[in-house]
Amino acid sequence: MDKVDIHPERDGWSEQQIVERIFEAVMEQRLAPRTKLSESMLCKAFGVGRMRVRRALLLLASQGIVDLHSNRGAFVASPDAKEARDVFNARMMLEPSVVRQLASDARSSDLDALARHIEREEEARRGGERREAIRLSGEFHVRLATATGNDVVARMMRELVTRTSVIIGLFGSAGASNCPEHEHADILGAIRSKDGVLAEALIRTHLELIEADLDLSATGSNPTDLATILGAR
Amino acid sequence: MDKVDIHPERDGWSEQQIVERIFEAVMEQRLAPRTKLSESMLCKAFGVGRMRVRRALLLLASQGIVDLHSNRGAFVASPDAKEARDVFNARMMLEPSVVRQLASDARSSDLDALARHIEREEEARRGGERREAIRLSGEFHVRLATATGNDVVARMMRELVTRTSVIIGLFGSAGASNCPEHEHADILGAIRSKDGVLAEALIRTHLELIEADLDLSATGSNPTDLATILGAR
DNA sequence: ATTCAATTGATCGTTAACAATCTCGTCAAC
DNA sequence: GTTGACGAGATTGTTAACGATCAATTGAAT
Repeated sequence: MDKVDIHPERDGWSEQQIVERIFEAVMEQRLAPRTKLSESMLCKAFGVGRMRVRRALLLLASQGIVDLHSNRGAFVASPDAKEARDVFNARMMLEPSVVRQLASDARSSDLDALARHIEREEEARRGGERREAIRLSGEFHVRLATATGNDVVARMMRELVTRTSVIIGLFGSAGASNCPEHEHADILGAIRSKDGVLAEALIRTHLELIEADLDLSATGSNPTDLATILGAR
Repeated sequence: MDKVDIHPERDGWSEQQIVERIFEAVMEQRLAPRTKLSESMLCKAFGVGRMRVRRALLLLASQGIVDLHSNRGAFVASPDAKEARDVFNARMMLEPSVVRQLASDARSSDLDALARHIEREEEARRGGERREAIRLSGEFHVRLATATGNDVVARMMRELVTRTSVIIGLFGSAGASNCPEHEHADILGAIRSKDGVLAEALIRTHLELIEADLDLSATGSNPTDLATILGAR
C-alpha cells in the first residue's frame, strides 16, 4: 500500500504487521490452502481487537491471498487451475521486463544485496531449513522487483509471488523439487553482465520450469466444483 | 477482488458497488485529487452504514486510489512525480505483453466488442461529452486486458488505468489533448491483422505520448512540500 | 498587525453489545 | 440405516456509543 499513515504502534500489532505475518506464513506454506482463519482465533493470536483483524483480512482478500465467505469466515485462498495459470501468465508478462530493466540500469549496491540474498538462500537449502528456503526463494523475485525502484511493480510482484506460494502448495507435485538450484544465481549473473536478453530468457525458462512442476489437472479447486464435476448445469 | 461472496443486496449498496462508483468518479475526473472523502458524507451519499464506507475506503486505499491519514480521513490520492513514473513504467511492462498476446490468440467476438467500444469512444468525443470520453478512453485499456481472459492481469490494469486518471488530473497540461485520436483504432487494427510486433510498438508510443503530455516537474505533490518549496530544512 | 496558546468543534478509531446467519449434533420418521 | 427437521452453540455482520485526535477559530499578548 502506498500512502497510508503508519499508526503509532499501540498495544498490539498494527494491521499492516498482521497482514505481513499472514503473508509470510502463507509464503512459507505454514498456512495451508483452505485453512480457516477465524476472527476470534486471530484476535487471541495477535492480542488485538476484532477491528484490526477484520481490516487485515479484507486487505488480504483484496490481494487474493484469502477468500471471504459471507457469514462463514475467512479462509486461505484455494485458487483453481485457471487462476493458477493467470498468475503465472501475469508473472510471465512482468518479470522479463523487470530483469531486462535491471540489466540495463541497476545500482551495483542492489545487485550486491541480491547476491547476499542468494547466499542466504543456498545456505538455508543446505541447512535443510525447508520453510526458510521456500520463503527466501520466493522473496528473491520480490527483491528483483524492488531493485528496479518501482514501488508499484514491487507491490504487484509481492502479491503474485505470494499467490504462487499458495498455488505450489495446492498443485505442487510433492516429489518435485522447488528446484531453483543455481538458477537464481544465473539470472543475477546475466544481469550483472548487462545481458538483458539472456536474463529475460533465463527467467522465462525459470518460470516455465516452476509451472511445469505443477499438476494443474489435479482437483485443487473448491469442493463446490462438485456440481461442475458431476456435469450439473 | 477474486472470490468474495457477493452479499445479497440489502437496503443500500454493497461495498463493491461503492468502490465501483468511486472508481468511476475518479476515472471520469469528477473527483479531483486530494478531494476529501469524509465518512459521514459518503454514508449519507450512499445511504449506508459507516462500516460499509470504511471497508470501501480501505479497499480503495489498498489500490492506491485514495490515501488514508490517521485521524484525518480519506482523500483522493495525490501521487507525486515518482509514483506517476512508476505507474507508467508498470503499464509499459504490462500492456505490450497484453496486446502481443491478443494478436496471437484473441477471440474475434472480443475484438468486435473492442471495435464497438472504440465506436462509442469516438462518438462521445465528437459529441463533446468530455467526461464520458475520458472514461471510455481509459476503459479501452482495461478491456484490452480483460480480452486476454486473464482476470489477474485485468485487475492490475484496472488499477493502473484508474491511477493514471488521477495522474493526468494532477499533471496533465490543460492545453494538451487527451488525444487518442485514432490510436486505439490503429492498435486494434494491428491486433486484428495478427501483427504482434506492430501492436506492441503502437501501444508503446501511445503510452509514451500520454506520458509526454504530462508536466511531471509540476508541483503535483502534497502541500506539505511547501516547506521544501520555501527552502525550509 | 502578527504570533502563539487555548478552546471548540468535528472527524476518526475503537470497543462493546446486539442481530443475523451458519454449523453441528440430536432425534424422529421413513 | 438413511434422511430430514429441529435446536443449541458458535461465528460473523451490523449498529451505536464512547474516547481520542486533529483542524480551525478565538483571544490575548507582544
